Amino acid sequence: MPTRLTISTPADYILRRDACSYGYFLLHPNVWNPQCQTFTRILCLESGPATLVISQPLPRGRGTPAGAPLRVVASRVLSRVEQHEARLLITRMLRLDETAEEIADFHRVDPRFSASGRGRLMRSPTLFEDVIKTVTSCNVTWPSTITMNRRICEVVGSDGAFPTARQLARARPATLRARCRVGYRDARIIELARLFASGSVDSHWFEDPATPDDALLAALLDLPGIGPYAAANIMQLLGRYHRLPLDSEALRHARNVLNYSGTDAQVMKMLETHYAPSGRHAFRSYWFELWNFYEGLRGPAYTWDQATTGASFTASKLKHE
DNA sequence: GGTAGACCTGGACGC
DNA sequence: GCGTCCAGGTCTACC
Repeated sequence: MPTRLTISTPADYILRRDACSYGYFLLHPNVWNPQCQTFTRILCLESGPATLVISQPLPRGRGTPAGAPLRVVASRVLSRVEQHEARLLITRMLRLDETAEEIADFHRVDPRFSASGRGRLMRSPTLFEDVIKTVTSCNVTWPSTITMNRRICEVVGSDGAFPTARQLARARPATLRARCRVGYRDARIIELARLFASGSVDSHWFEDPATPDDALLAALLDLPGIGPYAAANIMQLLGRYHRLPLDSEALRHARNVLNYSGTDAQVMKMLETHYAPSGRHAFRSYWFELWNFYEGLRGPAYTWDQATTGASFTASKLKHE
């Protein structure tokens, strides 16, 4: 009998809204099923990979699932240790550790999102996966990021899971380049994996809220393949939302939606000024403004089909929509 | 400190 | 079907 788990959520938590809140929900090995409203994810646990299907059944007599517990059905029996592992990984991935009060604080700063309740951003079960996903999203169009992550899971991971740092550290650059289509990122990805696998990168230090922002930023910029944009993006994935990862998509948003004009440097300064009132929530304000734009074009993210709608976010298309 | 060019892939486009 | 151009962030060399 496969293991079933129940995981409690913050009082405002809605799976379909809060899981489908950041582009990584469309990247392998994450699978959102718009028909069933379930989130499927293969996790590497103590004795091997297991597929977990996560849902949030609507409680009897209630019109909203907000705060209802998550139901998790595993593809096999999980040991006690594995159940604990799965809970920790799911909690990180779905940001169940962010309280309703923290989200309410964001809404006080930026009331535009209080009606929708937006505030949480989905991320990966581990910092390592977040870092690799960020590297595969740099200097490349979104469909290529999708391809890289799918192939990394298929070629290097066990049974389609995202590879562990140890697995990726053992991969050959030529394999990553030829079979995973990561291009020149091959050596950087393997070097990152080696740093995580050897313990040179201490995930606990990066995840620790007590670690100063400046030290965190400097440490991220020291990593191979991590520049200013990637470092700022990883910081928001670590829950530090005051810094904006400004890329070409941010510039497109500024020019097309906010009607800003000027050089790239000028427009970036205008964006910083625009979101400055949100202070430590600046990234949330930026991101959900952008996400609203996407949902205005494609409908609610929880209705997106991964292979079609989810792959349609290219700059050239968005520019003309 | 600022800037130019290389890095690699995939899609768009013209022929 | 083929060749060319372009988008995308990081890194290095150079001024």
